[in-house]
Amino acid sequence: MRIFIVEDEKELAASITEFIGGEGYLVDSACNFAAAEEKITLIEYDCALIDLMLPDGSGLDLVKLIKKVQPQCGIIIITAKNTLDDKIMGLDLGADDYLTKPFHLAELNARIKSIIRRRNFGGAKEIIINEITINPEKHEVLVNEELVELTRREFDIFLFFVSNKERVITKDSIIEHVWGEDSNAFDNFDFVYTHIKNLRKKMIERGAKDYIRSIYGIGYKFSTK
Amino acid sequence: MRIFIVEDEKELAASITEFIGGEGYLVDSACNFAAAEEKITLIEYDCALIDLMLPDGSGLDLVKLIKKVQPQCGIIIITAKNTLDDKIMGLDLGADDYLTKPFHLAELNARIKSIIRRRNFGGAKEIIINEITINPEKHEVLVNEELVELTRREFDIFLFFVSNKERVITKDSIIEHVWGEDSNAFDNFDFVYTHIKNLRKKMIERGAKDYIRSIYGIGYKFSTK
DNA sequence: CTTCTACAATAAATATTCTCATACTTAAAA
DNA sequence: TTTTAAGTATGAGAATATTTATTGTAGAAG
Repeated sequence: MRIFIVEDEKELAASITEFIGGEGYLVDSACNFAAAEEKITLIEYDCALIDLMLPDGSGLDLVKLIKKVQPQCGIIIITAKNTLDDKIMGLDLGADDYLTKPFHLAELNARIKSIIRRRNFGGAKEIIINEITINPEKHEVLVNEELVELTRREFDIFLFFVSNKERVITKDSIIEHVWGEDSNAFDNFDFVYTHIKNLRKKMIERGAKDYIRSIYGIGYKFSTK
Repeated sequence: MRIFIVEDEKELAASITEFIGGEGYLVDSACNFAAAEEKITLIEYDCALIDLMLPDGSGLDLVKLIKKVQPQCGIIIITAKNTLDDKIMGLDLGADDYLTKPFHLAELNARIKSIIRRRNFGGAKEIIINEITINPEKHEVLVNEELVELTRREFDIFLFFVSNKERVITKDSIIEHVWGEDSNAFDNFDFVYTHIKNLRKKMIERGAKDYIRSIYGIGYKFSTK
C-alpha cells in the first residue's frame, strides 16, 4: 500500500510520514505542486493526502490531476481553512474525504484505512482464496483459519501477489511496490528470492498450496489454476 | 501461590476459583482427566484439589501422577463418595487431606493454608532465604537482621516473587496479583518496572543479592540458584 | 510528605532483513 | 542429447531494525 503526501509544512509531513510508515504503508511525499505533479505521473498510489495551500499552486488542481491520471487512487484533502467552500469543491472534484488542521494522526490513519478498504476491496475486509484468508487492514494472513505470522516484507510481497492474481509480475515491479522507488538495488534480487523462499515455506508449513509460480526470466505469478 | 482445581462440576469449580482467587492465590482449573494431565506436566502448583470422580478417568491416577512429577505439590482430595476405602487409598497414594462434598469454602481455604504452610515453610511464619527474612504477617523484610523499609507495592511484589521462588512469573500475573484483576492497564508495565527497580535498589543497598532475574518477553523469576 | 504512576532516554535482547556462497533449474546452444 | 550459461532456490550468518527492559526524573495521588 502506497501513500502520497503533499504538504509544504515539512514538520507535519515528517510526522505523518513516520506515523503512517509505522502502520505498514510505503510513504512518498512532496512539498510543492511541481514535485507532486511529477510523482503522480510516475508512481501509482493507493491514497493521496493533499494540502490545499501550496506555495506554487492549488491543491485542488492536484486533486483534478490525480483523478484524471490515477482514478483508482483515494484522495484526502488536508486544509487549515475551515471554509465550507473549499471542502465542497474538493469533494466535488473527486476527493474522498477531508481533514481540517490540526488533526490527530490516529484520525488520519482511520480515514486512510477506510478509503483504501472502500476502493480496493469494495468494502470487503477480507480476501479469501481457497484455504487462504487475507486481512490487509490487520496485516494478517490465515491458512485454514490459523494465523501465519508473516513479517512485513513477506506480507507486502504476498499482498502484491494476491492483488495481481493470475497475472505475471516482474521482479522489478515487486521491488518497486514493496521497497519503493528509492530502492538502491535493481540489479540484485537475492533478497527478493530469500523473502519469497521464506514466504513460501511459512505458507506451505501451515498447509497452503504453493500458488506462487516462478516465471523463468521474468518473475512470478500467483495462480490457483 | 498457585492452586490447581480438577473438578467436572463447572459451577463448583467456578465458585471455588472465585473464592480462592479472592484469597490471593492464582488459580487454574481443569474439568477432566485429560486436561488436568496436560496442565500438570506444564505448570508447577503449590496445591491441587482433585475430584476423584472424573468423566474420563480416576482422580486417584491423577494423585499418583502429581506425586510423581510434582512431589512438592500438596494434594487435597474432593469426593462425593463417603466410603472409607477411597479416602484411605487417596491418602496412601500421597494426598495430604480430603474433603467430602458438600463442604464450606472456608473449610477448604483453611486446609489449603495448612497444607501450604506445612509444605512450603515447615509451619514457620517466617520465610528465610539466605540473608533475607520475610515476615508476611508483619509485612516486614529483613536483610542480615536489618529492616528494609519497603512500600506496600514493593512488599506485595516481593512476596509474590518469593512465594513463587524458582518459578517464572509473567508481568500479567504480577499485575493480576498485586493490583487485582480489575486493573485497567494490562498494556503498560512502566509502573511495574519502576517498582521493581526501586525494590531491587533497596534490597541491594541493604546487602542482599539481586535474586530477581528478568525473563525477556515474559516476566521475572526469583531464583537463588 | 510519602508513595505511586507517567514519561523519556538509554541499554539489552530479539526479530527482521539483507548478503553471500552454494546448489539446483531452466532454456537454449553445441 | 549433452553442454553451458543464466536464472532461481536455499541455508547460514552479518547487519539493521524493532521490541522489551532499566533507570532517572518529575508530576499526581493520597
